[in-house]
Amino acid sequence: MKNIRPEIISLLKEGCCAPRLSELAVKTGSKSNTIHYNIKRLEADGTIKAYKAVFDYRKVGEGFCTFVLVNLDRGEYKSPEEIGRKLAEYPEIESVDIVTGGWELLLKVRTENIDEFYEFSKKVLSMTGIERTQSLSSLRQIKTEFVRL
Amino acid sequence: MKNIRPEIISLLKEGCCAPRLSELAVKTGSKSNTIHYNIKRLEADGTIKAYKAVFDYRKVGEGFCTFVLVNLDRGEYKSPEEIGRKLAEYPEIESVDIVTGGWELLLKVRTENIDEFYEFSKKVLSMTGIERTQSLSSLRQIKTEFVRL
DNA sequence: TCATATGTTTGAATTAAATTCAATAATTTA
DNA sequence: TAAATTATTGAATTTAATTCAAACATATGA
Repeated sequence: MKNIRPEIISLLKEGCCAPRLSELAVKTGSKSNTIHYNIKRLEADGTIKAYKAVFDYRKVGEGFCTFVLVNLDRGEYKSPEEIGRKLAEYPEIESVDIVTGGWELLLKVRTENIDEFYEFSKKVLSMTGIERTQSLSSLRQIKTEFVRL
Repeated sequence: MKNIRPEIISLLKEGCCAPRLSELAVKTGSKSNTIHYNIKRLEADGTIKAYKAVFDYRKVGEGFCTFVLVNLDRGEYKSPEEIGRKLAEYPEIESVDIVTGGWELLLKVRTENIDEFYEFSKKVLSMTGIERTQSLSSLRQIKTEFVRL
């Protein structure tokens, strides 16, 4: 009998959830089919991108969170956006932003521990186009994804 | 007739969602009551903190995203965690982390535009305990909350 | 101002999904 | 290896989501 929880967690990280129309109906004082109608519109016009779960990441093997500031090669032919999209493919990366200031990209990376992060950074952050990085590791998450921990 | 969408969006930002057991059942090849059982356990032991929606934040009046690096007063009696918890109360703040390196806190802040961010920073970042900040504004979000945009 | 078009809410009926629970099966513990 | 614990399943029940036509509201344009 295989343990299905890791698979459930993985699916819930990016989707496999839905709005609770009945709860929204009570809280807004509307009927649930009114909520249904409005949510379908928000989904159709791209306002809502996904429904997902937020975890205590220490309990799902992603307790080590690091913010990585990235400088890109000036001579490189790829744009920051192209490199960012490539990085966004990695499941360890929670967010990718092109930012102002002394750095081009800001990544938020989640791994099990510092060793796994080292492996990740060897693999990923050495990819062409990346010149230099600076990592800020999280010692304590107080709020994430608008959810207080 | 009042527009209920802002209220729906606000509720979906932190909760009012649920896992789709039937979808998870199909994708994992289990029965939906097995999924139900396992998810209840993940909720009970605190692994799952919340279910929420992810938005195209430009469409919900939060198009301006800024990472704020924070230095705290060394002479201040409050701990970084206390100050972080205070900051976490603001709805504009998506995440708060205590980090390693030359800064104590790293905030992710979402506002409508740069003017609103200025108002926010005057109000919040001048609170006691905060010595100095450096802001990195996001020019383009490529991935957020594990969801590619 | 009035008629028309567009967008939103609702009630009622239908369909689908979540939940419960007792029985069974698998795994762990002693 | 027996007993205890934990996980899965089928079947019945309960709850929620979805559909759709009708009513209502708001915006648009003569």
